[in-house]
Amino acid sequence: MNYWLMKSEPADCSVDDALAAPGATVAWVGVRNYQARNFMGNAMKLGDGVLFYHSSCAEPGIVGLAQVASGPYADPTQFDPASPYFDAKSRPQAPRWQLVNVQVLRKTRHLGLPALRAHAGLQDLIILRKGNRLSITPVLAQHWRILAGLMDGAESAVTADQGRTKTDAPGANGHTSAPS
DNA sequence: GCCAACGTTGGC
DNA sequence: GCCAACGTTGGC
Repeated sequence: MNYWLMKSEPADCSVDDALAAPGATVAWVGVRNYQARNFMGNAMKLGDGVLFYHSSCAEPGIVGLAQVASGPYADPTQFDPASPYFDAKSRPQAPRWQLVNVQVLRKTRHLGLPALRAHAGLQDLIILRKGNRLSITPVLAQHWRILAGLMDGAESAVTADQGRTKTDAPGANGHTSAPS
């Protein structure tokens, strides 16, 4: 069993959006980086642990606990000319981009970058490295253990309450939570 | 909006 | 296969 951190822009797909999806499961569309693709296509296994991370927003950080919920398959958006992720050079016979489904298990206490940096045991977390841009990164078991402990901090109840007031209508789709 | 860091492209 | 130019990411 391996562990991963997966970035999503909340304006695009927030953890609440994912929770509102059927089975709390979303296809991780739009990855157009070969290293990240290879993680999904080769390394991920069903049931692997995933940290759901909000990026490019006011408060970047880990916001949820998730898991890999499918094997790899072709990202359908690469063949859709209307999609921002369309790739004209990809052929259906030889898809260039693969993805997996990700199922959110629960929201967690928000773990922002300052909180993560403050923990000595997390110094080598890839996401904390300067200039890191990779949207999917492996997480060491030792880091996962620390993070799991932090997630269950005293503020988790507060986070859960916020989630409840905010997301009440399942299937309510177009609610874009204030983009940055 | 700035800027550092990194990936990709394309000329040679 | 090198490398400069360019584009993108993403925190601040």
